[in-house]
Amino acid sequence: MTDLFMELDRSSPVPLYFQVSQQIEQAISSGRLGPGARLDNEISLADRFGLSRPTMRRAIQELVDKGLLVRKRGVGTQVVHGQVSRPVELTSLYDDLARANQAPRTTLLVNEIVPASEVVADILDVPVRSQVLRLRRLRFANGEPLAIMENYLPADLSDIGRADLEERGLYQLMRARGVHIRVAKQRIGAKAGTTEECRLLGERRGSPLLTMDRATHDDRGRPVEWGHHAYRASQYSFEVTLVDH
Amino acid sequence: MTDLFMELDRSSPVPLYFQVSQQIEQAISSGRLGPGARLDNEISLADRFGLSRPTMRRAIQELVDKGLLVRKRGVGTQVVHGQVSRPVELTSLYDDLARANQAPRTTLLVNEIVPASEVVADILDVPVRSQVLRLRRLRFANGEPLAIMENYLPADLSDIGRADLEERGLYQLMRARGVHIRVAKQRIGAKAGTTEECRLLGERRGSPLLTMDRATHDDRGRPVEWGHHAYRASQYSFEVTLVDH
DNA sequence: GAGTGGTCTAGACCACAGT
DNA sequence: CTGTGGTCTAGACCACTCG
Repeated sequence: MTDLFMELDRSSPVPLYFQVSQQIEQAISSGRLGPGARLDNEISLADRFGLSRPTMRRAIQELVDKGLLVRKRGVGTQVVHGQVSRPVELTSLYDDLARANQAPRTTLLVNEIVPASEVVADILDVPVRSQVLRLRRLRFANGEPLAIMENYLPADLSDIGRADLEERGLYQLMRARGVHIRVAKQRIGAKAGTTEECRLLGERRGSPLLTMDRATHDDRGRPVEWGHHAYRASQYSFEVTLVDH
Repeated sequence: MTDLFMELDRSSPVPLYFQVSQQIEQAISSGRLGPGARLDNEISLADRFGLSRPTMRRAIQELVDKGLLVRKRGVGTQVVHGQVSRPVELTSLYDDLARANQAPRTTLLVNEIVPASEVVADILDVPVRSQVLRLRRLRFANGEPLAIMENYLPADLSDIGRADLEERGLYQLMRARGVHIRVAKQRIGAKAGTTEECRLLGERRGSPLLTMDRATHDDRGRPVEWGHHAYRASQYSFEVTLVDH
């Protein structure tokens, strides 16, 4: 363990534990802390950063939850072997693509107010047959079709239907309307594409599609979106990191 | 908020924060705390349980990470709307099926020591062409074929090949050999099944399969398993809950 | 026995939401 | 303004691993 610590900015609004975890993460991805490398114990690390032990612990725990570090009582904290994997976060497909310079583009197929079916009403926690916004979009990346996305939103967010849905992601537009997205529950599966789906996606009839059903909730626990997405299996997959606590 | 608290067992080895989080989770799944219900603030909850605030916070945080609760500064803690979803944990398919009384059964297709290919050697962090254990199994649930599972294990775990792989899950056998599984990095996708895969799974040729590639690490950060699984899309899907921190 | 992480306490100050 | 969660401190004791 050489000095992997820079100064902390105690006047910054960024929490100290986050500043520390970012510095350690940087040390890992840059190779200064290679696979299997052992970190010093919490006490001495806390001393070196000038922090209390709980704060140092939280910084380390952030990286354990990300799957970058592994800890064992009586042994210590080590960097996990294997390639660094991209973090799994609550981001939108649009933002992911934009960040990866994949030139996302969207075609709006359907944009209408419909009465809620029983299924949609149940998930969005609104009365059956009350009005909800239905969207159906075709998402491109690098000019190639990537996914068909069907979404339902409660009535008070239906003005999103008048926004520039072809130029921005759904999450981004919701955030701009003061919706603070907190929890997304997803079910990932697969199916054979229908004739229409495959036509839209430029796949052969019956090609396998990766599907994702998602219910999204805001910081009040209120359902704010339900979606059914179908991705070209040849172009897309999901990454998930699981940690045993 | 009525009294949803029972006594805590301070002599138990079960951590207090876990006892509390389980009681709250029970109150939610039983309906005593319905969707949208507000919890008392941390201080009074801590008082009622006779705990310090950090311990109470940790109990609540457990459920926030599970997607059951939602918190907002200046507002409070509320139960998320929507149906209670099964927790996503680092468990094996075999254990999941057994717990759901799905009568898991396994047929061993391949059980051999092979030289590691470059890909396998890289993931398992062993020399290329060194010996690794290769397994290929067909997993049934309720008598129906469910998944084809191909796995590679480093040489020092190759005695698992002599274990009762048809009667127990791989994770269970690894644990029995003192392997403490900690981190699993998965990539979930879809593909059309090959002729052989579909034959084994009892699907029509070219049926869509849900695929999962997984690298597993133990509590020292060492790679202990790499697997490529293919599930019948008509029978299986993954659940994932994402939380914005 | 020495060293590690896991748990827990009793305070403190702050940022933000809603009135 | 009041109430909430978010952060941070400086200790303490325990359980576990390993030599």
